[in-house]
Amino acid sequence: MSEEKKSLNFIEQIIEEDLSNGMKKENLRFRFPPEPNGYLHIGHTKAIGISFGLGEKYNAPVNLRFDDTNPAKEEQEYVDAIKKDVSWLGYQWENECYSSDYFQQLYDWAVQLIKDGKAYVDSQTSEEMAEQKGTPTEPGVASPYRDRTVEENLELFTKMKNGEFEEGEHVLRAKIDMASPNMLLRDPLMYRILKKAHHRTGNDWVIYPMYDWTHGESDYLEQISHSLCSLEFKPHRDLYNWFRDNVFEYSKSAYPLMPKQREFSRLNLSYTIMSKRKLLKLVEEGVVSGWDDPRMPTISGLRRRGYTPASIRNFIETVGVSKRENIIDVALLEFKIREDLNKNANRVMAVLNPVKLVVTNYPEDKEEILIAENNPELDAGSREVPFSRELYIEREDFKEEANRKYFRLTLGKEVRLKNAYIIKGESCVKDDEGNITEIHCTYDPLSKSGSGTEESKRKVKGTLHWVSKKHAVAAEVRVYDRLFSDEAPDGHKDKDFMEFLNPDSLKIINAFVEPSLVSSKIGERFQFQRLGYFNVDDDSTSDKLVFNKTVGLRDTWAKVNK
RNA sequence: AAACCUGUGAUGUAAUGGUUAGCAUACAAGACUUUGACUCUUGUUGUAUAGGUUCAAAUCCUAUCAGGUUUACCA
Repeated sequence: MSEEKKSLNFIEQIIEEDLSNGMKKENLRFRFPPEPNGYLHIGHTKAIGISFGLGEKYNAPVNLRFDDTNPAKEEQEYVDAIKKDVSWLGYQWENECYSSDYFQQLYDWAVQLIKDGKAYVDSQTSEEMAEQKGTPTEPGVASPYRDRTVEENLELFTKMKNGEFEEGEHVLRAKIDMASPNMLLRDPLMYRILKKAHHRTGNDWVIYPMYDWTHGESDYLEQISHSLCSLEFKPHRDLYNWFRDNVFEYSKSAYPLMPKQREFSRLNLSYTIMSKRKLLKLVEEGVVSGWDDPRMPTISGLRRRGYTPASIRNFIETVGVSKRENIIDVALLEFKIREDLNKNANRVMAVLNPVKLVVTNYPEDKEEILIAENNPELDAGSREVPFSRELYIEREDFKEEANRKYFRLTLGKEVRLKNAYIIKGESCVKDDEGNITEIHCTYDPLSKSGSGTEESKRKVKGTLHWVSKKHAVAAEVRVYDRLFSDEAPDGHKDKDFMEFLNPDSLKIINAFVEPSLVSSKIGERFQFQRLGYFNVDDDSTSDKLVFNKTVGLRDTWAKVNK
């Protein structure tokens, strides 16, 4: 075994350092903490890949924790979808946790903080508090309620909990430092009153803990060793530590380990958006058919589009982890799915833009069964494909005449029909408007694929895919293009991302596919030879096949042609 | 403006003071080909800038410049 020294990313380096400084390997524990307020997208797979990847690397447990502290936005539907997506990616969590499971413990600790003079009830409006907050360059000023007595605070907080106040009347604040250069330390809110039913705790609570108070303490309760999140939480780290250090004093015997937060840069993908709020807008305004629309950058959208878990995981691994802002080219994602499908998808023939081809010297009634290899990359066997006198080929594969660069069918030139015969263009039939309605050709009976004859070994420059007209199966093919025409749709200050929507992001095509596909099942993936990779959509039925175009093949001819 | 973070080809990432700055994608040329795919070969562009420390700097120091984050009863 070549012990190639694998370079570590900065998070792995931190862990290695902690380990060499005495942290026990069995104390390593990670978590992925989504808020159930939307569907997971490709950006989340980075966070998932980092924490679950570390779990796999160090054989450490990883919790799936739902950060459900805002009942106004969260729903069970999202919890279910998130679980499905993480599982689909192939990760297994140790425990399914909910921040809401810790509401009582959080409350008890908050009471202790009040008793220690480290938290107080503020009774101002949010506007008043915002005014007192100061700015990055000027310190804030203390709330008039900052020095309430412990007894008063305790009484007020209890009443808040008991529902004796309305939303907005009071909040609980941590008493830290109104002059801190870190705005988050200027007496941050710990609790607010929210009279909304929670998807798990129902109406048990009318006060809900804020993110900063909840998140770190949830990490602490679960004894997470490394709490990994994206860069925008960097300023929260001081607060994370403040809460953690205080609570640790109350509970160190029960919970002896202190987690630490570290931050990495989030993933951005060109030609798409990653904000849950904006994705929700696309769904709500009907721009897409739902969270799982194949054009969406959601995991469910990619799944429906035909992406494999392996391709997404490879993508994340290749992207790496760092602390700098980045925009990753979608071409890399597309490369990863092609790489996977090239190896694993069976090849079939389908014609998306059909024109009739008549083999004039082929007997009218004759039908032949030809053998086609399923996947040259794999030992995947072969299948039978019917051939007859009348076929469909792609309209783009014929020109009456063309230059030497054009390898396809022209009048007087030979090409091979994949898995079948070599044919020669003879003539074509046009309608009144000059559109080609039928192409006539002749075939060389001795040139049959795999027959071993001299004629069959003849080199011809072009090979076309085709389907037999009589045996062809009609199918709907949904061809997708990028949802946005701009590389960074939400990166413009003066323009809304909706302005960059690509009007041609979905084309519905009535195509003909080879008969072997009638038995294909939802989710199955194929390479339509010379076209791209396609999968069977959820909408597909035995009466009406529906395919999604996952991604096209690399097409150097299209580039030359431009 | 303040504090904090970040600057390596077109994109992403590696090199942890010690070879001609590596890998992947992208792009280009060629070979192969019953997929203009795949595969293979070759090539293209890079350490933000200016100083300094050192025998030696992408790496350490200083300044400058550029970008990002923070001023929610969201997470």
